[in-house]
Amino acid sequence: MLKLTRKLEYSLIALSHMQHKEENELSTTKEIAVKFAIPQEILAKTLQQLAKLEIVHAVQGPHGGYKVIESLDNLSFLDFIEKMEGPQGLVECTTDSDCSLMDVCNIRQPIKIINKNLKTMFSNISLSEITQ
Amino acid sequence: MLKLTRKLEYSLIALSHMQHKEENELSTTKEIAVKFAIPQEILAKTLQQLAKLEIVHAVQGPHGGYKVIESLDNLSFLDFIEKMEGPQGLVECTTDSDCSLMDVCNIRQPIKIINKNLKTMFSNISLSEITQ
DNA sequence: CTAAATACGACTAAAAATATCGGGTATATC
DNA sequence: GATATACCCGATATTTTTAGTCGTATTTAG
Repeated sequence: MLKLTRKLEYSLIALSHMQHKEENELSTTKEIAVKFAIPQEILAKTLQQLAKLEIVHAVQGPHGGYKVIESLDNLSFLDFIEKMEGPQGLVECTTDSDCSLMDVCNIRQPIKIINKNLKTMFSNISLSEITQ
Repeated sequence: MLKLTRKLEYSLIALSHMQHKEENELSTTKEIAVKFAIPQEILAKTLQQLAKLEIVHAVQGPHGGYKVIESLDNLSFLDFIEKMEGPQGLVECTTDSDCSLMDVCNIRQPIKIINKNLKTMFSNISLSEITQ
């Protein structure tokens, strides 16, 4: 119910790895996949997504690879998760707002509050706190 | 990544419904299923599990049904979730503690802390806050 | 005895997450 | 400019989890 997806896990591991390198030093997919025993193809896709989201910068060609593009201080864990996986919420109606039970549902308000607190908590964590 | 399962959703809806009845008044599976448009068979199973966990009391036979067994003030949302769905954690190693990456993983500590805060938050919510 | 209700295990279906495949594009180096 | 390395990306396959169904048994009021 509250487990990180592999994609998020792999992303965080990769980001942490890159964060610990010298400025401008690149990391390849293979290098990271081997070091952390992650299926290479999946990690490749994950890194491509991170590149598309401009969280990492990609350099193509031989001696290419990835590096973190910006300080991760300014990206919250919540934003990161939602960029990677789309809008998050404890229940359908917190993201979609179209549920047939809308008018008869008896737990909507309390769940909404918990959901808000949860998101607040995640938005107060910076990615760099995790990848540092 | 942090969505409630249907089972939890149905449970909360049912508990809330029962909580609003007179002391000792029973609710049947059918009654609740119809009112909230929940598949009856599934709700039945869910209520049976709640009965087994002694969160509700079941009365068999005609005019039977369920009622909340104890004050839900003393049951935390975390305990409720873990009773229903087993141990929860953001990552494998928070519940299982056997991950092959154990010694090479670079995000274990920070994730562990977030996990702890999350669980603390959920343990500070009483079920009755949701079902009231 | 019958009907209404819970109890429960086995099975199926649907959805989501995870992983794989096959072909593309950019570029450093020889 | 040929080649090898590394990123790019859509489609598909596999696995796991979640959701839902079915059939049968048990309890008990009337």
